[in-house]
Amino acid sequence: MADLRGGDLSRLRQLNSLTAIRALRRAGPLTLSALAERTGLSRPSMKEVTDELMGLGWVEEVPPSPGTMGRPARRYRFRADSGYLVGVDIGGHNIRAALSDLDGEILAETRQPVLPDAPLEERLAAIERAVEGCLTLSRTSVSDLWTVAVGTIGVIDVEGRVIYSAAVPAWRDLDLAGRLREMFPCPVLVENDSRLAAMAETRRGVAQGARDVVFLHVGLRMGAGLVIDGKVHRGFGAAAGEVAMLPESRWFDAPEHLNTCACVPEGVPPEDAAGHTLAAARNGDPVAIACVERYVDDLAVGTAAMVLILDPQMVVLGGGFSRSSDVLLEPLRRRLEKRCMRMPEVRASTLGDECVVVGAIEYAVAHLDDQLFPADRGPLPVVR
Amino acid sequence: MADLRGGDLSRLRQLNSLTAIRALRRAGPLTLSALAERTGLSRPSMKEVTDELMGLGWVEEVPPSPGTMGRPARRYRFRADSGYLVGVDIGGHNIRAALSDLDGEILAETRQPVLPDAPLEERLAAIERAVEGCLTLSRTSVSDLWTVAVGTIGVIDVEGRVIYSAAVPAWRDLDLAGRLREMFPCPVLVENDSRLAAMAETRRGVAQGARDVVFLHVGLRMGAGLVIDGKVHRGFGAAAGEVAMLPESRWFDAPEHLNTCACVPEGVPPEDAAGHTLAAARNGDPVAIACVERYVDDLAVGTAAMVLILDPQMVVLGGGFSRSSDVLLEPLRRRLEKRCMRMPEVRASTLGDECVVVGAIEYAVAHLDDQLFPADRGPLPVVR
DNA sequence: GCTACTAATGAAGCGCTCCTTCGTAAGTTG
DNA sequence: CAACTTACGAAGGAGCGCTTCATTAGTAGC
Repeated sequence: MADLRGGDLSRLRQLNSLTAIRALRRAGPLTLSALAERTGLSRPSMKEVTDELMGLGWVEEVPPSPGTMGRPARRYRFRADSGYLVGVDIGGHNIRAALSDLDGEILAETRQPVLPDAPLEERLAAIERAVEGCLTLSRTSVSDLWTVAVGTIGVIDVEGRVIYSAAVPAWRDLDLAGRLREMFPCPVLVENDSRLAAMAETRRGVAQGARDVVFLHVGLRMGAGLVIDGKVHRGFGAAAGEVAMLPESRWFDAPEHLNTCACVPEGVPPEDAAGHTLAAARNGDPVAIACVERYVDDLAVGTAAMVLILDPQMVVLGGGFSRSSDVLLEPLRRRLEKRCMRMPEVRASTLGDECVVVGAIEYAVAHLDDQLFPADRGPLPVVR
Repeated sequence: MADLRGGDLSRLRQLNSLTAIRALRRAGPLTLSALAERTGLSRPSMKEVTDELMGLGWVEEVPPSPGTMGRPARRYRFRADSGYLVGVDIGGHNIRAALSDLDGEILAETRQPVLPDAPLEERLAAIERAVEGCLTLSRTSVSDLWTVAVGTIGVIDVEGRVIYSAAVPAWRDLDLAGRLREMFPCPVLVENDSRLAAMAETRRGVAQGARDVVFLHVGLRMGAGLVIDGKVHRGFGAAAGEVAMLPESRWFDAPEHLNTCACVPEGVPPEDAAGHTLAAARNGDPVAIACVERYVDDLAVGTAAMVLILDPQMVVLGGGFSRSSDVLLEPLRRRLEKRCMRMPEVRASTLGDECVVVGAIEYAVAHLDDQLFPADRGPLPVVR
């Protein structure tokens, strides 16, 4: 409510600087005239803005594009390489990390296997190894990192503490953000993995442009991430999307139909059983198909609840099982059509296993944007 | 995404004008110095802004407040009476209307009883009578209306057409907004009544300041209105909050427990039966109490679904039955505590029967604000 | 290799908006 | 009626964006 501040001339310049940065980030290198046209400013004013931004280190000149009529125009680009962002996916069996520039362009990726019941310190060490792998691959150092964003299973509170995590026992009651902040000399963001995956799909995946999206994170554990009005919805206590806690949603035990299917041969490790059932269903095994149908029966109840409550534009099926979306998508659609008032689009994730890491990167980018763009006050800082 | 427009000096003035209007609307008559202090502008600049706003008719001078030290300062106020807003609640048995000034200050209210199965034209005529009553009471004319906002049961699409309405048969497939636009020479907004009630409670009622709120509209029909991140959530097809459509939510038939309770004497009209049961429960009738318990059992399921999905700060119990919140609130809390991950505040509506009308007025005010404040371009129009 | 054409550059001058400063005006207090 | 307090109004200055125009650095055609 303190948006009662009037503006100064310098505020105007600030706004225009940010608009210029935004235009450059969106459209790559641009000439002064192109920038001026896009922003609606005059060329001379635009020049002053870019000069200032160059001085601050946000923008740099690139060689003019040859072969044009007339005098070649100077071109400017946003210096996406003034800093780097890291996204981490802390899963049960794997820790993935990715390093990107300030535009979210991914430059390096690594993966570290880890046992689900590994003790806390080992897990944290694996995170550090994964990130260091990215730094080495992209020949950067930890001091170049602007933000580290982390996604993990479980309920994370606003301060980045783990409130609840059924899957990873060592995680419980951990001040994850605090531990990671000791590890990295930059802001650390911690968020629920389903929410990050939802973000990834709306920014880079199948749900681009949609403002209201329900993301189903289906795998050995069930989760949901909500995008409402273009923003990831956390809820007041950062516990939004915990549909599985409601018995009537039938989500909690839904994966059991796939895990305990009679079609799974003995000796298959429990974490691979569901994959087996889904594969068998794809090949036409009637026993497996029946199990999948029962699974989707359950999945559809909780999903229908979210659709009826939120009326999203799209439902995205993601997570480990989404590799089998060919088997799951149609049955899910059929059930939702019966239950929902207005049928949303139902689509499979296009990002697959990467979705949480990509979402973490996008989360870091969004965090950067938030810092830059509403920029309620304060001039742009100098970079380097 | 067209927020790439840079700003001119005139844009700055525009912003400052809007800031001044906003400050005046929020804090009533202010002197130049007070305005300048609030907005952070200098006094001379503020003077120019107010002069301009007075010229346009948005602001007027009021007599200085006497008895102060020094030279008395001029005072200015927002001319909330340059136009009027009307809110209408089209219920099954009653049509309520209220007229307010541009600040949402209610100046007149009327009520028109109407039969639930009244034909369409009769209903529309009752709406017109209700609004005309307000105009007469406040001695204004229909040409002074800036906006008419209407709340009604049923699913309303984005264009103001009624998609579905179980309670009012005549309503079905009606282009309600279109019919009302023929009636009033100003913008007409149509919205679902539960959503308007939710808006009323977050702006003027018990949920003031909360950003994520679930409003339960409990009465002969069940409905829900969601406020997410401070804004009313409509959903992609304007069908958000239709929890009752999900059988597992147990909402659809929930009121039957109250309607068919054995404690209701014969001869009571069906629409009063539930009120009877609630009253009997308050007086300790064990049969009635058992019925209420069963009712709340059902109510809690759908409510828990919304709480687990959205993790709101507060759940507000409103609608017809909220008069009996003393009987309903504690049982509801007990059940939610068992089911929810993080328990939200659970409170009773403070606006009662007025909530939809007040919400409609607030909706019209918000619409006005939207037109004024983001004001992406275009100067302020002249008023009168 | 020269001329014509094209499009960007850079400098100059203007107008608007906000700022600070100061003398003046209009009340209250004793 | 004088002293005090507070607001008013005018003047001068700085910052920002705009338009205009001569200049510059390329390509295209002969």
